[in-house]
Amino acid sequence: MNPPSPQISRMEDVAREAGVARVTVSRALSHPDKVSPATRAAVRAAIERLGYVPNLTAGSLASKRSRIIGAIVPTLCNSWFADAMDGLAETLGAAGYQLMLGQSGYHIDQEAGLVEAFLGRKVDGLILTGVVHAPSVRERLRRNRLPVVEIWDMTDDPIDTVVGFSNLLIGEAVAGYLLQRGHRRIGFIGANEIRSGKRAQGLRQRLQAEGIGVAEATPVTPPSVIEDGARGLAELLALEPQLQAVFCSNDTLGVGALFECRRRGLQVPQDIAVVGFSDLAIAAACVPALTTVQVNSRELGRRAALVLLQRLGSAPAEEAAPSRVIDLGFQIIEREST
Amino acid sequence: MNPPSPQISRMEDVAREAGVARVTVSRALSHPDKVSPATRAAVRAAIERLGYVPNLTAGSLASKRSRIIGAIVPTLCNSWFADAMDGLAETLGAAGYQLMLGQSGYHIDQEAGLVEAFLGRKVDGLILTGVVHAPSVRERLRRNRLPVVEIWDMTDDPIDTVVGFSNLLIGEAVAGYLLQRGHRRIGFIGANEIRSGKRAQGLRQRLQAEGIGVAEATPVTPPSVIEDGARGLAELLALEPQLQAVFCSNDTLGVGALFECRRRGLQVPQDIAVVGFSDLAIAAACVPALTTVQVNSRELGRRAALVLLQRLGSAPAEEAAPSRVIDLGFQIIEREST
DNA sequence: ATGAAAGCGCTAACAC
DNA sequence: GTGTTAGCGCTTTCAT
Repeated sequence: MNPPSPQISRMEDVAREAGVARVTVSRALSHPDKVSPATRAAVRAAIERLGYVPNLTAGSLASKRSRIIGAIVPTLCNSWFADAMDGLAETLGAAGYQLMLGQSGYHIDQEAGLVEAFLGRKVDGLILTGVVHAPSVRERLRRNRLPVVEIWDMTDDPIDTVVGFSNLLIGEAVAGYLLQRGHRRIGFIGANEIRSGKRAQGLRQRLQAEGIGVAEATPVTPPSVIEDGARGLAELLALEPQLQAVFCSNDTLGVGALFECRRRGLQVPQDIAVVGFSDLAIAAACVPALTTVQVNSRELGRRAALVLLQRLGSAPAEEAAPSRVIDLGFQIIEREST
Repeated sequence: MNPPSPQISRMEDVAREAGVARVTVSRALSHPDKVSPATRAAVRAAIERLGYVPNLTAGSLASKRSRIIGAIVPTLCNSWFADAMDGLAETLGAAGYQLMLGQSGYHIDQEAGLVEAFLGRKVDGLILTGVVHAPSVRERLRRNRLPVVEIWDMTDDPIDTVVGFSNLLIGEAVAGYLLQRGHRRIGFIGANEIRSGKRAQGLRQRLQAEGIGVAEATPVTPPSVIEDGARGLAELLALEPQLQAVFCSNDTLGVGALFECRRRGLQVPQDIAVVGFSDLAIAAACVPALTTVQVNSRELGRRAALVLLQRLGSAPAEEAAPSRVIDLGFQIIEREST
């Protein structure tokens, strides 16, 4: 791990320097109250003098607790996942845990590989994005009884715990919103990815109940860029020239759709209404400002961390009893694009 | 045959199952070519049968290589850092390394704490944001001879290696750009943070050379939000009603400044020119589109990873000889706001 | 309150 | 090629 270094001191050295046994140093560090103030001071001084840094790898091996939490997100370039990791890392860090981060690239088997790697690293807990995973992953994690929090979607049957919101309900809610505003010819621009698919499904279900079909653009390969949204809208207009409203599976696509409208001289929202998802800063900043579905990513990360800490017995006292399913909900933010 | 073992199997168990010694299993895993195809197969089969997952903690302790890289950024909610981490994690992951992530919250001593924690975790290498660190950090890392890459700024004297761009030169370049377009009354809206300060300094230096001063808004506390930019512009206009141009230390502030202009009926760029920094998606999407300074965050992360892998001897062959200072440069992207 | 003994699960020499 | 012998640096019991 460390390249040939001058002299890294071990606990043994601290013990000698302080005139105590190794265990005493260990205790002074991990259970300070189980050591007399005098020895504690002596040990602290020795540590200071030697610039001793405890080897947590050795500690983890012996104690079987790593104080590492693994988290797997599809990608960090989507700022909603980045925000969630921000909240997660902050809360975990405050509790003395470290965050090990992996990116699945939206691939379930890349996720499975990371899970295996993290299990090998002996993480104390795991955060997984979504509720759909490789079967081996579900099974192994359940057998292990490892604290796991699935985020960013909803299910009745989590591996262990889920903290998120229902993508299906979001789709339905947007459908309801658009129906209520009198739209009938509705399109969807989404990504080739599970949770986007669920939002599409929600939209479809609700509209079907009214006997309305949905025009769907070819799903884009994530991460989405603005141009994808523009292309999507063009595709939809070719399919359905009378299009009255579009639900875009994320704000980036939404902004792209707005661009394409402008390019074609279509008035938003008069000619066509646009709804996004996730409420990025860009949604409020673009013109016309984008109506969207807001979810609080940082808070989601924070809550996920708290649930994990609770399961690990290091939770801040404030938090209540553990619940296996925590639905943080969502909110439609109405702006100029509808 | 055997029901899922409640016990986690160790290398010993695999060895027994395969009828070989522990080392052989170890070798089959880490140096497959040093083991006969037959035993290799036997070992693989045993591993499969037992669902064995190697304990990398134990491995790290014994081998003194953790295959973990620590990275510290101020925060992940700024998508430029998130993008860099994305590139970093992707490249490291492909080489079999795991990323341990910490957030300094822009505080040098929080960074120092994380560095210590990471050293205790025996990371094989470290990524640090910026070139200004606690003295203890510089000294300790240098003594350790730990592979370190500083990113997101430039220096002649890195702890070990630096991969980034010069924030100072960016400030100067923006000043030059604005001067060349005939602006003389120039303002700056920045954050209360080192690298933003360097961009301000660059701007100031270059303008001073022409005998021009800079109107500076009160630095905002990061992470910046759009409203900060609006407030900043208001403050500048109070200071200097004749303001002709503003350099905003990041695109979020820039968009905020654009908002405030619109609110006041100021024409951009006719009445006032606005330049941002970092080229977020929002810069291209807002109206008028924001002229900005582009840096490629993902690529920066990727390069940092490659440098680290090189120092660790696991670099993809393609990459050339190590250089301690890698300047990736920047580019002014001209849009409608100037 | 402190210490002695016994590992945690793995890898690195060095033999054979 | 494969096995034997020693640890890696720390945290547990369990005594004292």
